[in-house]
Parts: sequence; C-alpha cells; structure tokens
Amino acid sequence: MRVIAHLKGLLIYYRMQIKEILGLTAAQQAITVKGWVRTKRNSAAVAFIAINDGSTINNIQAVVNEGSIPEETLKLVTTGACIAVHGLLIPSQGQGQSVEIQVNSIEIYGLADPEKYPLQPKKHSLEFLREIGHLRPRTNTFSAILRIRHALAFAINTYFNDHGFFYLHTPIITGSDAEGAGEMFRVTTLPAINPPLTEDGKVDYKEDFFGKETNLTVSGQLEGELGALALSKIYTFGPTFRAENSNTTRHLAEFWMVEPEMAFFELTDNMNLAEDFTKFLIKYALDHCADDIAFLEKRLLDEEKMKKKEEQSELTLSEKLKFVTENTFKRLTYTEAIDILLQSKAHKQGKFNYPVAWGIDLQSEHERYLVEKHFKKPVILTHYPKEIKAFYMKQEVDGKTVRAMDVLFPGIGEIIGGSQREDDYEKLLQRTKEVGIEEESIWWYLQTRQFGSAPHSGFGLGFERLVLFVTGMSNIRDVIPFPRTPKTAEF
RNA sequence: UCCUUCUUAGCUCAGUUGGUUAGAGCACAUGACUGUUAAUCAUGGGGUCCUUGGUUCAAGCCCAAGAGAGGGAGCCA
Repeated sequence: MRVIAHLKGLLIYYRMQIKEILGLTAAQQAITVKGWVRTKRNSAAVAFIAINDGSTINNIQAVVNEGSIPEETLKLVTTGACIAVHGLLIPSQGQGQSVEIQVNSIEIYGLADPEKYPLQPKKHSLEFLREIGHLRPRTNTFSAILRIRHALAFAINTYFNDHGFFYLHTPIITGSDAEGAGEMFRVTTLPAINPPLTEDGKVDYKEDFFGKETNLTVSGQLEGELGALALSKIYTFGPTFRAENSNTTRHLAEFWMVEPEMAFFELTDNMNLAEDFTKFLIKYALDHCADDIAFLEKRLLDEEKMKKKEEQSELTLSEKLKFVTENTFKRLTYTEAIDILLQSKAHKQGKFNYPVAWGIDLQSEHERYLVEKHFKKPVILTHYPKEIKAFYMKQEVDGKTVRAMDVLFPGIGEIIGGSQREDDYEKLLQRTKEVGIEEESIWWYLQTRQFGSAPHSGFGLGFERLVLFVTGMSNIRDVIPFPRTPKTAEF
C-alpha cells in the first residue's frame, strides 16, 4: 500500500483500481474503491455489493454488515449506481474470491433508478445492447472487448516500433480517389441548398474550402508509399471511411486500418511480415488479456450449447487463437487455388453458388472452402489476375498476374490485402490509363517512380476484423465502441 | 443494393383453425432469511401486440404499404 495514515484516529483511504487490489494479499488495509454496482445481494444481517471499475473483468465484493451503513444509503446502492466504498481489505470468508472489502462508509456518486436502468443483472442480447451503445461499455462482454481492442492497438505500435517502422500520420481528408476503392464521403463547407454552380450547372468546388472536391480517406496507402520511399519502413494506423451501402457482419462505414509500407521489400518479405505480425498480435492478446479472453471463451461456449451439433465449433476461442500462432500459414498462388477448387467435391457436386474458373474474383464461399475445409489454417493467396486487382500492384513477368497477396482467416475471410507495388514508371502510367485514372490527379504518386524509385511492398489490415477474430465475436458492430453503419450514427 | 427472417411487458420469448379479461421466465418492488456469488423462497405491480390502412360480426393472428432490426450475398478491410 502506498498511502495509509491515521490522522487523529481517522483512517485515510487510498483509492486503487480493482485490478490492482485483486492482486494484493489482504492485510487489514484501509482502502477505497470507486466504481459501478453490478449486483447487490441482501440478507438479514449482511449485504454484498459487487463493484466493477472497468480495470478488469473481475468485480470486487464489498461486504456491508448490519448497522454499519444507514439503511437509506444502502437502498440507493442499486445495479448501475456509481459509488465509492471505503473500508478494510480483508481475506474473504466466502468461496468466490480471495479478498473483499469490509465496508466502513459508502458515498453515492450517481444513482441508477432500478425501474429505468436498462442494464439488469441478466443476459442481454447483443442486438439490444447495440441500441444502448452509451451504456454497453459497462457490461462484462463489452468491457472485455474494449480492453482487448486496446491491447491489440498497443501491440501494433509496439511491434512496429520494435522492428524499425515509423508511425506516419496520413491525412483523413483527401483530394483524390486515386485508388478507386468504392464510394467516398464528401467533405465540404458549401451549403447543401443552392451551392455555387459552374457555367454548365455543376457544383463549383473551386468555391469550396479546399478549392477542390475532397473526401474522407478510403486508405492511407498512397501517402504511405511516399513515406516508405523516404523512411524505408512506415506504418499508418487510423480511421478509414467507406460510403458503401454494406450491411454485413464484416463491414463498417468507419473502421480502423493498419497499413505498413516498406521499401526494399518484395512479395515474399511482405508475406513474412504479415504472418509474423498477425501472430505477434494474437500472442500479445493471449499473454496480456488472459482474463478477458477466458471470459469471452466461456460466453461463446454457452452460446454454442444453444446451437445444433453440426454447427458447433470444434475449437474453443483460445485453442483457435493458438492454432494461428502455432501453425505456418499456407501459401499458394491464385492459380493453384483455382485448381484445388475445380477438383473439389463441392465444385463437382455443384455446391458452389458461383462458378469457378481462372480469372474470376474468388467469392466468400470459395475462400471459406479453402480456409475452413481444405487447409484448415490461415491461407495466403498470391498472384491474382491483374484485371481483378488494383492498378498499383506490381505486374508479374507472365504479363497476366500481379504480385498481390490476401491473407484469409477462418470465419472472417480476408483480414489482410496487400501487394508488392509497381515501381516501374512506364508500367504504372500505362495501368493508370487502362483503369481510367486521370494522370493529373495523382501526379505526385507517379513522380515517386521517376525520382529514385525502389522496389517496395505493403498491406492493409482491417483492425476490427482482427479484434473480431481475437474476441470470437461474430458481428463487427460489437468490436468497435460506436459503430458507424448505413442508417446508424446514434452515439 | 438484392434475398430472407423477425418486430407482443424493462429484457428474452410463447400465444392453438381469427373468438370472452393477452401469458411465462428473467428483471423490478415489498416481505422472509446469520456469508451471498447473476443467492433462495413468498407476494405484487407492469401491455399503444412496430405504424398506417384494409378484410371480418370479431384481428396479436389474414391482406397491403411503410418503418426498424437480424442473417446471408455483393463490394471490401
């Protein structure tokens, strides 16, 4: 204990976080806990209050003996109320915990009317919790997810820092949609009604704040490449926006993306990094969030019991995570993958909804087959046909494929998409023209290939998809504090 | 955006071929209980059956439109 003092017979209490307290051996220490009431159990002579302050999944038990607290005060201690408890940390007489607080006094910070407070000590559906996004961080499940999310974010910075990468802050507002990665959110200060028009009746963006059309970024990659071609190894980690009308368990309109970009890395180096990086992140979570993962694992097991036998997962959450950290990812080319699909029973029996042939973009069902049925481990697919991949990917000598790579995980599909970048000016210019990108809009990008061009590679990791995998949750809206999806931006 | 399922108490749900006063569990309130573990036991309160319109003697139930949500697909991370 850091501060315990007796002043004229009064105990001075020192506030500690519950995570810290639960690691102590009790020794009649004066202590203060502040947090939110999870449950209160009354009996004639004693009341038990379970308090959580979010520092850990575990609660601390405060024990109120009859007469030590005015009954009117104890009545205000209801599920959801915020209180401070002052008392002595003592060994617990009960079974469920090693230490508990013998309460001397209680301060009420915030009431929670039990008739109105929506979070009751019972199971709630995830759909219902989404409707009360302002309160759901107070639940066990979401606090566990948010702590894991934090740990993974911290691990990302740790990994890159330890490997000589620099954190590059790429812009959120961009003036080009060079990647053509779908619909963008427009950024403007022009009035929505009667904006200034050009002579031919279109909105005159010369009058706008930036003097041109601007949008929220869909990727920091192009700017990331500029950084890599100066600092050798950089990464970006920030919010990304897609205005696509996607309503799935794997898409958000606002999500966080990790994008490393490395000079002098070829495709194989890129794959090695992607594999080592994801394994590190998962291992970090296993090492640092054991309590939270154990809680989510138990939650998942309870949920699995409700399902039919054939739909139940063979592995528990921690087994699934260790399976990734302990296995080598299967690497194969797109062409090899197509061959496997063509020879699969599923294809021969016509079980795929979409046809399989060289040149198609693989559908979810195809990816799932490869990852979950055929290899049963994470898969890295490389060398896709150039027609189905972005313009900036390095063309292979065969003239047909590009040095792309997608990392596919069980359950969530594509978690990483990356490539070696085209570093040949002429080839890149030709590709931009073929795809229909205006040269003037990305002159600065093209110029990097004219001045000191270098072989380089990079990839994008969807952060929420990683959190989805590590927490074992099934809907991406449940792994970000305040999800943004079509028609939803309440909190 | 397409396909599909759903919307009944604070929450999770049941509700028979359309028929009297719409039910359960949990939660909540009150009481009991000498240490509980989302305690237990007893009692009690709690409803715009998503909205609008229609069919019918009669609609939670049938029909139409709309709104919202879930799952799948596409797009992708």
